[in-house]
Amino acid sequence: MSSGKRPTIYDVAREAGVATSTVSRALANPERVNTRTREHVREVAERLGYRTNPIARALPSGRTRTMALFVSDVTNPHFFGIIRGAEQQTRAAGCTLILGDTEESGEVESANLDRLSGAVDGFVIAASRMSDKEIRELSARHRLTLISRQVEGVPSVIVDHEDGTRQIMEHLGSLGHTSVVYLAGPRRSWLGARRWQVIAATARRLGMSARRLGPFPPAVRGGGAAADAAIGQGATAAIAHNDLLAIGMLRRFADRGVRVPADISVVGYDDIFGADFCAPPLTTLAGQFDEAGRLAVGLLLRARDGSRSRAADQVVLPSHLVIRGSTGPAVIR
Amino acid sequence: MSSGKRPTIYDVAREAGVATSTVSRALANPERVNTRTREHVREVAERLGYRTNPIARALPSGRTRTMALFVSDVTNPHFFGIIRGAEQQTRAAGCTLILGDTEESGEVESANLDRLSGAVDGFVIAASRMSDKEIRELSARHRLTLISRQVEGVPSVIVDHEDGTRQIMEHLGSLGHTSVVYLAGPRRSWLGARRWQVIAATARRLGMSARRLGPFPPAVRGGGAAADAAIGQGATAAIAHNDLLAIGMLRRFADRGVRVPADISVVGYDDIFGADFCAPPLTTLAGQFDEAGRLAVGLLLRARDGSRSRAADQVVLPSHLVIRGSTGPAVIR
DNA sequence: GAACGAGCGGCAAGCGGTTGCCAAAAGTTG
DNA sequence: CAACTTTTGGCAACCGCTTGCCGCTCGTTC
Repeated sequence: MSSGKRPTIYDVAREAGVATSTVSRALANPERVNTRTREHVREVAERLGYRTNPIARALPSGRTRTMALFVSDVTNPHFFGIIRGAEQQTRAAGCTLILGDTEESGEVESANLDRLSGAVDGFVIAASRMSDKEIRELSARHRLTLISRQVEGVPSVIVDHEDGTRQIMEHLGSLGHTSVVYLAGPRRSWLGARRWQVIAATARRLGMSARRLGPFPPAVRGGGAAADAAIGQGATAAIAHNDLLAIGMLRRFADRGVRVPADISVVGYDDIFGADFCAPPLTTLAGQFDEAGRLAVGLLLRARDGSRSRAADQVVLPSHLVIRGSTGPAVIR
Repeated sequence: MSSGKRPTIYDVAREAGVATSTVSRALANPERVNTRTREHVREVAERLGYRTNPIARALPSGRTRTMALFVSDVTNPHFFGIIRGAEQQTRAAGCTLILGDTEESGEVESANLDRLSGAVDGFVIAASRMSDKEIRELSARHRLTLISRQVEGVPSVIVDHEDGTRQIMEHLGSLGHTSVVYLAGPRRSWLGARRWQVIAATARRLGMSARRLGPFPPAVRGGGAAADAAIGQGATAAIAHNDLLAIGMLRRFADRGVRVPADISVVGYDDIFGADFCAPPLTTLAGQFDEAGRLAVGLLLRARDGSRSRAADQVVLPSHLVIRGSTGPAVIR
């Protein structure tokens, strides 16, 4: 009979004395079949240890009940929240999450997309490194939502970094800082570009000087060079592209005997794991990234289930500045 | 023609004037078809923007080119290395990784396994919370490898925590500690049980006293209670189930004015992100977890490609103690 | 009791590939 | 040039499940 193979719908049908269509319906479409038959079929299926084959199910419908999430670096704690949120929401919808690491590269992103297209019901791309044009094109062909990136006509969820960056600048301003540097991350970072605009504009408004340095790798190891560059500029405050970079800088400052915040203040972005217990604890811009992950998947599910109200789906989550020990009054020179 | 739908092998065949089988072979089985035909088919496929549908391809073969990795908590940095390693190895084999969070629960593990069975070619379970019996049963039915867990007859990769735990104990012993506590993690943790055995045995050998406390949630938030319990025991050294718990303890100690390591030494496991920059930096047992992830997937791939040399596949990776500021000479009372 | 309609189950055609088998074509050999 | 071998491409049968459509059964209604 079963001969070691896993039982199929045919086995169940034969055993239960009904047609395969009835089995299929009894399992997936309960109201379409008489209660008695349904229970009988289910009982037989149970007894045989039948599991519906997701692949076979997906073929006719084209729906795999699977979502893909691409992050630029799985080991960056910033993405933990996003990953966890996306995973939760996906699971809540009875679907499965596929995770992909795109290694900070737009090419890898689109290659992955290509490879998985057809195998998943939708894509969430966090911190995409692709150009607006590429994204728009892909969005026309695939179900796609973005995190930490906005492109017209493509659904997205971002944390309000513009307002947040303003908060950072005002915080620094109120501490008497007049000269800040921004330690930039990857050149293709959309967020980075937007932030710098806000920093520059706010600096002008507050009568501060602002310079951008970099790019630096958005990782702890990038912090050494970033710290040295910041000191070289004689800045009294440094805003790092993300917390990893900021933490790397803190270390370098410690090694060089530069005191934080007495000699220089440091601010990061993301409020990652560790930002609260590094030395000194890091002032950083926090956002609910798990919520972002959840919402992004939510948008995807909504899009999947018919309503294609694309354009409207540009969610902006609030951000807030968490002030810790790495920022303090400006040095008097 | 294409009418908006994505082109299938039939479209390509018609356009190229050959049979679908030829298209299939030209694309997947190059040596089976004449160079001229092959190039022609490929050119047409390219022009039409044809992508082979992974679902359809998987149906007859039963191979999805997909691996699943289950971790007990995606937000635990300990798993980053594992995730990254598994992702790399999977990708290197031209496959895709599916990530699942099992929330520290054996039931969720087997539920996920059930749901994904048939949709993936194999499973890697990190830090499984299932019983040996369950694992063995599942391993009979699915292709399965374990990380940080050994079960007879099931392929696995672990980091040598026994030797590592001995290193920890000897380190503490040489610092003059005579009374250590072990702050345990989840009750179902296999690693935890093994470690405690080694701690108890080594303590006996070295003439130290050892007590186990807990269980505590293996997260930073578990550290408060763990720290208080450790102090309540009057221990001079504390070994925490993992670095998260240890970091949580460090915080609590700081809040209570307990000096580390002057008043108490603290050791963790895993050497996670953050262990080197918390205050004080954490002494911890490090292992190459990315390598573990890579190897685990490697075993799976090998098993998939025929050779079912199961029993032999019990890999043990070396571990080493990273000594930092959280351990020091024992207090003289 | 005939006419009608709702409910239920079965038939069979896909979904988009892969692959064993076979025959035609091309190449080789004496 | 015939006989034989090797390539090469096509046919068609799956893989396991879903679903539109059809018809049978049975309960209702007049």
